[in-house]
Amino acid sequence: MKEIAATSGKPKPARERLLEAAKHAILAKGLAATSIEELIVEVGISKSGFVYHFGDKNGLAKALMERFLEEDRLILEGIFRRGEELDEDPLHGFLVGLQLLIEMLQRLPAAHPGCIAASFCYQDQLVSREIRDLNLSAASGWRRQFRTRLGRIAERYPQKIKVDLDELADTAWILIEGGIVLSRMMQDPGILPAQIRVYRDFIRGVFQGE
Amino acid sequence: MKEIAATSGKPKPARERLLEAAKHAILAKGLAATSIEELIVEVGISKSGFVYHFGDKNGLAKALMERFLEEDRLILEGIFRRGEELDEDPLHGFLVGLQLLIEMLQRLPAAHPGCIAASFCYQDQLVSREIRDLNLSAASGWRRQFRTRLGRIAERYPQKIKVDLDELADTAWILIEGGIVLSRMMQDPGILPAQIRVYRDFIRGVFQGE
DNA sequence: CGTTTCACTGTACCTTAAGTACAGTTGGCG
DNA sequence: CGCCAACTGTACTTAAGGTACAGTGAAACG
Repeated sequence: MKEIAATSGKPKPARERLLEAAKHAILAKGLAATSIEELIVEVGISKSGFVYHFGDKNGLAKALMERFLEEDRLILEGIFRRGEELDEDPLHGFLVGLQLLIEMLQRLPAAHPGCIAASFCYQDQLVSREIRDLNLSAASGWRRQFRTRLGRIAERYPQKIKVDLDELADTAWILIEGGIVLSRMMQDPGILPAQIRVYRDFIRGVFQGE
Repeated sequence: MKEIAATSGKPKPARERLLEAAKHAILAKGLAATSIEELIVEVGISKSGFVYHFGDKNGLAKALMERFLEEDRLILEGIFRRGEELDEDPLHGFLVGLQLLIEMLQRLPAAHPGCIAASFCYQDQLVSREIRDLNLSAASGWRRQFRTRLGRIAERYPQKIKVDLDELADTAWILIEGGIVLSRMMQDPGILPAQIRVYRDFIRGVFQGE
């Protein structure tokens, strides 16, 4: 499929507008509760137009997943690279990255809009194998990323608290996804950044002690 | 509504069988992907029978939520009370409780069946306000429970790592729910108990240091 | 012993949503 | 000029949830 050219000034093509509308609706209500009808009315397109672009709801879900996994990846990667720029020590670079993440999350307005990944993983049979695999490979990517950083830290800093680094890498992903969920549930946007702060404190505790 | 009497020998009433069938189906596929039709076929009841017992899908979801929140509550409460029985020191009683929880989770067969609460919180508009409130009040209950225990520990043990106890209490809930999700996604039942172990190590680190 | 209540069944029908098929249109570009 | 991407319009099918309501068999109750 041809990529949408970066047509700057023109009105955004329907495909774009559909993805945007779908993003908001799905994050707010979930995939199942979002109807194709409401989306096409919102962006002013026909049902046939929808079918032309995405085939079916699953196609829309897949396109969304691809887009937002990539978006999140870029943001998070940028943050942690910046952390390493600011302090080349592996431990402190990581701690700076975490702090930048915390501050970014604090700046977000209301309760975090949530994460398409989290939103899909409990709607299993509703989305295709393909989509679950996308989600899975993204999570595996994060696991590797964090694991690598923790490994580099461990080379220089002896562990004051004994924990498995693989598990500690998973903890980051879990606190983010779980934090989003609890933030939503409690209607408290502060919960997510607070949990990253807990993670940061733990990392410091593990490698620096009290 | 009258409670179902503990009719021991007799065949389980349809309501019970529906709840059981719904539990498995919803944990496996999510609420939206589970049809009333498939449930009534499975337990051999008519659609009118379903309506008689639950009114609609939302009624079923609510009944399920109530039941399993209560079930989980009893299990977790039992575990942590037992921990306190085995060691009356608040820190060590809690650590023992966490260890018992880890071992229980390790004994569970395949990937953790998941948690109705986690399964519902991203299907927001699909379930009624009532159900979200149930979920919310259960989460608040756990927050209080853990917070109280952490408070008792903090009275006796100075904190070696500075963390906010409210946030640390939330971390427990988040790691459980998030751990279930990642366990499911990765098809790895070990992830959930491993994360509780990470939490346990952290608690020890916070109050005992290295 | 009659009556009420519980736990259902059966039939019928409505609405929403997703999905399928396919023919037709429009505007820009080579 | 003609092609092609990006649509529109119409028509139909199926699945699923939800509503309404009359009826029934067994057992508990007074």
